[in-house]
Amino acid sequence: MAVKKHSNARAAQSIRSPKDDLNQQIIRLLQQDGRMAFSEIALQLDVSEGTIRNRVSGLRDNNMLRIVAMSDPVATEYTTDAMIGLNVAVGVTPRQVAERLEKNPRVVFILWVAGRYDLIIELVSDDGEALKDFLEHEIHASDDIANADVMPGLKNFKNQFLLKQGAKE
Amino acid sequence: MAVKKHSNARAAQSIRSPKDDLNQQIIRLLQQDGRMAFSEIALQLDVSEGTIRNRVSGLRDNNMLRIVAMSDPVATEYTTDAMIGLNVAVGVTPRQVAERLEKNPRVVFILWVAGRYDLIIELVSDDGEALKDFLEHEIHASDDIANADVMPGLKNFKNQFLLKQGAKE
DNA sequence: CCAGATTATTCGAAATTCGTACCAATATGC
DNA sequence: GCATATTGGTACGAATTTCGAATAATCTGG
Repeated sequence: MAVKKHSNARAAQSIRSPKDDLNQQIIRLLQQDGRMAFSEIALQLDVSEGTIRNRVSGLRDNNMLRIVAMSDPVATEYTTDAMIGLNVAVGVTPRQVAERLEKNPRVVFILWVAGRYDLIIELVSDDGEALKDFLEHEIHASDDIANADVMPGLKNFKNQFLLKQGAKE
Repeated sequence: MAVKKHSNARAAQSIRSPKDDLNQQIIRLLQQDGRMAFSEIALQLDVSEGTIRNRVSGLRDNNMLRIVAMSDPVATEYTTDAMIGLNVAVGVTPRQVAERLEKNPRVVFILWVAGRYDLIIELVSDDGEALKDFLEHEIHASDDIANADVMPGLKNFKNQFLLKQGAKE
């Protein structure tokens, strides 16, 4: 049998770093493609498939790694979205407002900025009611926001995902 | 052969909504577990495995769906970026400007809006030079933009299109 | 009603994952 | 020091899943 054994590879690797590095390398690959086959990862990192499987399931069980799908809601589910520029009230930090709005599932983007606004958020909604409700309950009902410039989206030309390093294509 | 056919189930589903709902259901499951087997999804949604495969690969090819791993330290550590509110020059349509900026890989988001601005774009930059270069070459060098409010990002609180809260088991 | 195009399904083959046993290296106890 | 748990890695057959490609069903204009 001409099956390649991994003994030499493992030795060469264990010299460099104990073992944590392997987890990082696995994660790095899964960040690019969360569905990459364990055998493919094993091939690239020169360890056995079982090891990858053990590591990944271990990481997932300990909530150190999550493999999830991210979708563009505007493209798939929701029809409209709006950008809202917010100025927080005096004595309130943008962080406080952000942490409050963060909980709302319709808010898909919150960025603390310098300039005209304090916070820029993106709101997705399936109809006009959702926007109205959001403004009513999250904006006007709270005293931590001094001003809100609502800019309803008319057309989305580009909406990429960005997550750490640049995407593949 | 005692294989169950899908005809009845599909009929029951197609009554409600044409087909978009299926994509949404697939995404919902993959948001809980990005590695869920297609056959498992097919079982739960009562369609064939091939359909799930076609839909998922289609969504991924169109950048409407991305399946990634997130390790918790990384999850909150997005690259900060800048939002820019643009007003186009007289005689120029937002569409024209959008189609020009669309080509720039650093621009990851372009939305035509109503309100204070005509276009809101999101710019990712790995360093300060990138922002300067963008302003120099894409904004000031062109005569189709009347005004640009640059709002550098200070901290990103949320930048996910995660609809459901984090799944755990 | 029919051709063309698009999408869904089916099915066998290839690939992957899973369960489990085994082995090596490191801890642990006496 | 030595035997022995314990942890983590590998190997391998079986079960499952994915893939490729052909077929069937559905949708769309004409």
